[in-house]
Amino acid sequence: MSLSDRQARILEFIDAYVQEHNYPPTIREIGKAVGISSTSVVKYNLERLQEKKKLERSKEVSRGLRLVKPAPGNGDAGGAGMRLVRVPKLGLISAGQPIAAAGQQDNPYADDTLTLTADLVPDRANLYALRVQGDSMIDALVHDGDWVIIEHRETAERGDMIVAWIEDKEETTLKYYHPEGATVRLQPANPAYQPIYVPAAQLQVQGKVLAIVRQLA
Amino acid sequence: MSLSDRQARILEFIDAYVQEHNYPPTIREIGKAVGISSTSVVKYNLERLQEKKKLERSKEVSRGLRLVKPAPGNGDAGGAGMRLVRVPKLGLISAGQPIAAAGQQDNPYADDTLTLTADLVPDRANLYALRVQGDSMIDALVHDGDWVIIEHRETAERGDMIVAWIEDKEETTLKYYHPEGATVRLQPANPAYQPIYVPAAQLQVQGKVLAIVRQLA
DNA sequence: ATTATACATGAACGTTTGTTCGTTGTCAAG
DNA sequence: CTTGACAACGAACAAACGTTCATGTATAAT
Repeated sequence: MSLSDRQARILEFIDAYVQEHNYPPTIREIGKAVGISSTSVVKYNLERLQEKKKLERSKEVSRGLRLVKPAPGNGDAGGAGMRLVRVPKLGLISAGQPIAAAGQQDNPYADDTLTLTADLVPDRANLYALRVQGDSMIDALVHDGDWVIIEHRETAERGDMIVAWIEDKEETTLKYYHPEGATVRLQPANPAYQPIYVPAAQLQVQGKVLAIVRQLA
Repeated sequence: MSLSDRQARILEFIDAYVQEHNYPPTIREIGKAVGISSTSVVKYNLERLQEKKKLERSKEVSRGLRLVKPAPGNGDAGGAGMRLVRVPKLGLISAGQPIAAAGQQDNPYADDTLTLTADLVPDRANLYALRVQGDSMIDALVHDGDWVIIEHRETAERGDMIVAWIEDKEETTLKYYHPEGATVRLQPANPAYQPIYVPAAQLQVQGKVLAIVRQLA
């Protein structure tokens, strides 16, 4: 009376498919996914699954099926209650220009957002994400294309990694913030690089770096 | 630029229909509900709605349409349906030792997992996360404490960033994979570093790096 | 008047997709 | 050795469903 291996896989597939597309798969799609060559066999198994109250079907309706109780299998499982944080993509960051900061007109990402889990990034206001352009921040161990998650701030605390604008150099940089009297030591994340020293008056804190995300594949 | 009366009703109908059936309506069903006699008019209006980013369609797929999530202000509202991927934390990665790979006994993170959103990492099996220990992988622009998300694999494709075990050196490294005949060129992510060349026989692919996550705060 | 644009119509067409049916192989009961 | 349920196959069919096209309407701009 329990599910055959095939039937379990069918259920799983339907669940995943619906999650991805927002509409159910066809019989043929199910067949291909589960390794059934004949549509009639899929239909046969769907009927068994109906008998077992695992799903419902509308006759002669394409994609007319729904899971009775969406299997919590893999997808968002225990993470059901996981909180999410939506961080707006505000544009690019490269060495030669101040960042747009909070004002966000004309950014190339419209109102696109990066969604992250709350255990990665705190759910505060004033968060935004910038995409790193070029290799100019390699001393911060940041790669071209990385996303930098920033909390907008005008001040920083010792040891924070900050987005700094150095006025006389006209340069944006990511460094660890170490105030030392009237000057500030900016320490690269990469220990192979030397720190730089900037008069506090020349340094403008634009934000605090909360996280960096690199997507390879 | 705003919605015509008809388009608003179409949207409403689709929403209600999905609510009731768990799958989207056909063009003809929409037509009948909104009082449009011709399927092509429905198609026309659906195209307008797509331009206005109100819904998405899969071409030539019956019922292949979904409403674009209504903007969720701030909370997580619309993000509610965001799929999550749970990646098990399998241990540490440092230069001097092969990684535990798929077998995960004795790892210090019990069955702790890293939860990421599905748009960051594909929801495949064989994923795991390793915490980088030490600065030995700085040439990969990876920092001490970073999380590396890996798909377990024994083979790689040209250009993948891989987790490589070099047998004679007894060393684990993260590099871009470039096979060149009988040797393999391993290219660091940091262009300031030189590639290394390893006989293919000495190289063992342990996995493919999918993403890197660095949490600062 | 003329042209352009947005919207609407309905028939025709072609693909997608569910259903039916004749067969086959397996396995346990009679 | 049958018998019959269960599961599966693949071809053929028909209904469901999206797309295309030729043709009309309005309304506003030229």
